[in-house]
Amino acid sequence: MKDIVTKISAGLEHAFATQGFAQPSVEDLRDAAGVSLRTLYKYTPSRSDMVYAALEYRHQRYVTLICDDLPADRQQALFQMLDRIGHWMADEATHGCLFHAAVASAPTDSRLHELLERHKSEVAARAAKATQLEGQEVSLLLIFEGLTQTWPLYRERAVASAQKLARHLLDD
Amino acid sequence: MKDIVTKISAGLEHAFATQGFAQPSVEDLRDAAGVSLRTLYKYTPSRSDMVYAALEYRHQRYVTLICDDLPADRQQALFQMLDRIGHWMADEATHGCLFHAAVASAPTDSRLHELLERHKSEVAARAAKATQLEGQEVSLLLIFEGLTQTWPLYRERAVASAQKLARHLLDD
DNA sequence: TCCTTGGTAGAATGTTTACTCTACTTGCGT
DNA sequence: ACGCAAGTAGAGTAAACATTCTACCAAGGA
Repeated sequence: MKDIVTKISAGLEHAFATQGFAQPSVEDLRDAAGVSLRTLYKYTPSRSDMVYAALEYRHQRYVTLICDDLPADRQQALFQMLDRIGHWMADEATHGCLFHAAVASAPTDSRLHELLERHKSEVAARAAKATQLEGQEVSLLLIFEGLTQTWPLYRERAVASAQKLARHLLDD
Repeated sequence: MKDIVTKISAGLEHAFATQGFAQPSVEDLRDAAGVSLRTLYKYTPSRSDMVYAALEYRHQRYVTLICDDLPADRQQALFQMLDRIGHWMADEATHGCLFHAAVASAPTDSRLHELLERHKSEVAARAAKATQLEGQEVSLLLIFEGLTQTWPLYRERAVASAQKLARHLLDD
């Protein structure tokens, strides 16, 4: 069986992704994690720690799913990242970016802000490297974020728009 | 003095914008609205209604502030909208889009989803009209959303990136 | 065999908080 | 002057919920 802390993190991630951060009670989170309340509190001693654990786990999963094993060709890499983001949204993030949701639900928590910043920066950095667009991190992230936010409204059309816009970055 | 319902809505908007949707208790909201608890509940009979009132009010304010009195020239209109969004973020939305924050804090509330959708659609439609880019609503919104989401991280650089990307839309 | 480690189940506690209720005030039309 | 419409102040209530505590179980090493 999986490492118990992994099992907990995965369960928490799933619970927060489907129910948001405000709704689920710690008892709901216990059910999602599949352990007892005592064990849950042993590894994540407060509800906020449960949030952190879920986000750490999601960060790993997101980065590998979006940025690993990309084609060598710049344009193909770029387009594939955007495609993958579309699929990620469809499969796992119908309610939008989990990091932004977490920050929105606790705007005074500075540790959450750091987590968000680390997450976005790493995605931007890896995307820039994969497309040889070092120095264009801001534009890349802007397109990623725009796609993530508009996807719930426009679905595939959002992916297509993102790709069309991203195309121009390669020409500079 | 202002209409009392306007005064309440404005106070609520300010409270939610600065403290988020989870944190402020109804007593905090009462203080922000500047009325008694009884009056507050008279006009907004539940906490969710307070959220709706705040968002309705913000929608009006946002749309007029971003989309009214734009220059006739397409490019100037486009650039100015993005500039205005930058200022809006700096002045009023340091924590990101209030509509997304509201939905994130209550992902099961369908009325909130409708509100979000109406808000974004209207912004997109008015932006398309002002820039004579009818048919490109998706791309426009994608850039707006990207800017809104990346602004907290990159400030002015996000505005510049958005303008550079938006520039390409005018050439098609 | 026994004890330690690490787990389960779920009751108890204490705080927070949305919402209601009571009692009081003030301006205004007649 | 009077009464009513619409407000304030703030105490009270009942539920929700994060966190802790008690009691129990199972496997493995000395």
